[in-house]
Amino acid sequence: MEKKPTDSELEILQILWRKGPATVREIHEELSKDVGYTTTLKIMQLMFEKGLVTRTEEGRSHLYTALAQETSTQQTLLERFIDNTYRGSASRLVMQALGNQNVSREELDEIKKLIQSLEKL
Amino acid sequence: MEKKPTDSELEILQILWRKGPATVREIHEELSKDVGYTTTLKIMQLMFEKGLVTRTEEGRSHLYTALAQETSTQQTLLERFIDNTYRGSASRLVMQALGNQNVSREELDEIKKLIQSLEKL
DNA sequence: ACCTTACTACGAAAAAATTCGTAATAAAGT
DNA sequence: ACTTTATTACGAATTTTTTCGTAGTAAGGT
Repeated sequence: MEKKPTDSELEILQILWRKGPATVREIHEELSKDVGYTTTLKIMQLMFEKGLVTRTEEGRSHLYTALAQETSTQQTLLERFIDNTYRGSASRLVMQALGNQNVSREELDEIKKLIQSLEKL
Repeated sequence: MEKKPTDSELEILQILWRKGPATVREIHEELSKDVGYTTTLKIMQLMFEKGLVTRTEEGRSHLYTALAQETSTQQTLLERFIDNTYRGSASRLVMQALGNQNVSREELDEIKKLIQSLEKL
């Protein structure tokens, strides 16, 4: 796996995953952070150099597209997070996530179904 | 909540949580990382200044104890991680964790029980 | 044609995190 | 008593990440 995206890079990837290809301006406006435009630009340029995104010329500006795929990026970060924070125990993570975060009844049902299908293996 | 521990700090906290109070030397040997002793020392000194750990004199050396508690630290990091990586959706995190990580049958049962108790609320 | 605006590129400063060398010191070994 | 060893403290170098200022340029408005 490529290098882990930094926190700022991840914020930008999130937006690209949600909205699809976007310009620096669009990303910048979407970011809640209070930083200058050129900061966002710079980070996206670095992401391009690292291969996290591609870009195409679109008039005078660039249209950026995520290359890092959402699911596989999440997967990588998740493994790392479980190791770093839960000493490698996925079930402890799950228990804590279910216990303390907001998970709707529908989502709980979905999770139950997943568990049942896993138990059939 | 206090400031998020860095990755290196978290590695050290993990060891303190697992083993209880320990000296710099013990922590250093436990770390898989290949860094000099004074690096570990320095990070632990900074953790002391930040209030992540306390320490008592123990002969010529110091015995360090985690102040940041495991569960609440995990909780804070978890919230952040769900926001950063799963756009705030705990259930997507849980689904992915169950699908791809190793979770034993017993753990799955435990999780099922937790879900049932949550659904009773 | 001229002015304003919106963009990129680039370099460099600032901030945060990690790394390690050196010095001082106290304990332990001989 | 002397030497080796293990420790802390401290400062500084290095690396990584984030920040932004400035300059150049092309498009659009007037």
